[in-house]
Amino acid sequence: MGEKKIKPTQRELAILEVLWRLGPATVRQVHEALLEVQDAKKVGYTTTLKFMQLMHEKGFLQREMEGVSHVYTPTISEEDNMKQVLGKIVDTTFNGSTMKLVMQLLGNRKTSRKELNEIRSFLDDLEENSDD
Amino acid sequence: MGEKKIKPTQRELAILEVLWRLGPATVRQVHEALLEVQDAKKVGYTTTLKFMQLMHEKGFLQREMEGVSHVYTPTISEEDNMKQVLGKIVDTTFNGSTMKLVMQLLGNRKTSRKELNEIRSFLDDLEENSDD
DNA sequence: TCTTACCTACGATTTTTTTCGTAAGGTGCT
DNA sequence: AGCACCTTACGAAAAAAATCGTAGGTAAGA
Repeated sequence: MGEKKIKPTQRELAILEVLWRLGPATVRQVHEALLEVQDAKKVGYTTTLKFMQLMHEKGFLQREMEGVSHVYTPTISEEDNMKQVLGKIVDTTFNGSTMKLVMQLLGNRKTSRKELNEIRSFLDDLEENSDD
Repeated sequence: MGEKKIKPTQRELAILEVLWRLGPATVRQVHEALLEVQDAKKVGYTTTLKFMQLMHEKGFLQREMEGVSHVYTPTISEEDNMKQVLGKIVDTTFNGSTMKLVMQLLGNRKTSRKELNEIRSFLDDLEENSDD
């Protein structure tokens, strides 16, 4: 319910992704992690720093002093973000039907028998809690 | 296979989405459609025009004269785009596991018995063609 | 023909995003 | 103290994205 409408830019999202993956981290740690990322343009340390400061001002990140440096934590949960992104896909390309997206995903790749069975038992679990 | 690496900007994507939905269309049609879109900033006609011209130059759109105006068609398929987007989500937030994403989607909402059954029979179909 | 209403083209500007250089300060080592 | 190395802060600029005004052309109706 209390899902704020937030639209991080490309780079901001990249930083959020690192933090979601690492957990609370310093600018230095985030910056190093970004350098690892394949296919991403490498930027200077102060660029990452500035971004994180900006994101803090915008309220995307929370921070606290730890010794000489700040440790940052996202205020947006990865899950909320994911829901938002998936929701948009479902709406714009699957006409609001989550099922269609699920089927697209399943159909789109070779799925092993083992995986298929996992899903089946998952479905069984769901059924138990289904109320209509 | 021949999936080009393409990164449309936000507005470009919005235009592509309209074209995917409407099929080949004129600037006027796209622009009107854009105005309908909830929650989107309204822009002038020439802005949309300029964008579509730019996208044509970049090779995102193909066009042909039809009477006095151009009719544009995307050169990128909606499906390729979707695969790219979903692929990124799977990689960055589900550690490469499509199944985890599927389960997230299924678990995330009330799914009716009817839908669950649809998926079951879909899984059965898949199983017939499964080769391992 | 004049006017209205379209259309495309395109230069120029505004706004947003991204990048970085430099300053100021702390810590620890020689 | 002097030096190397780290940290944050912040102004400013470069780059990218988005917006728009204006010009020039065509077609239809008064």
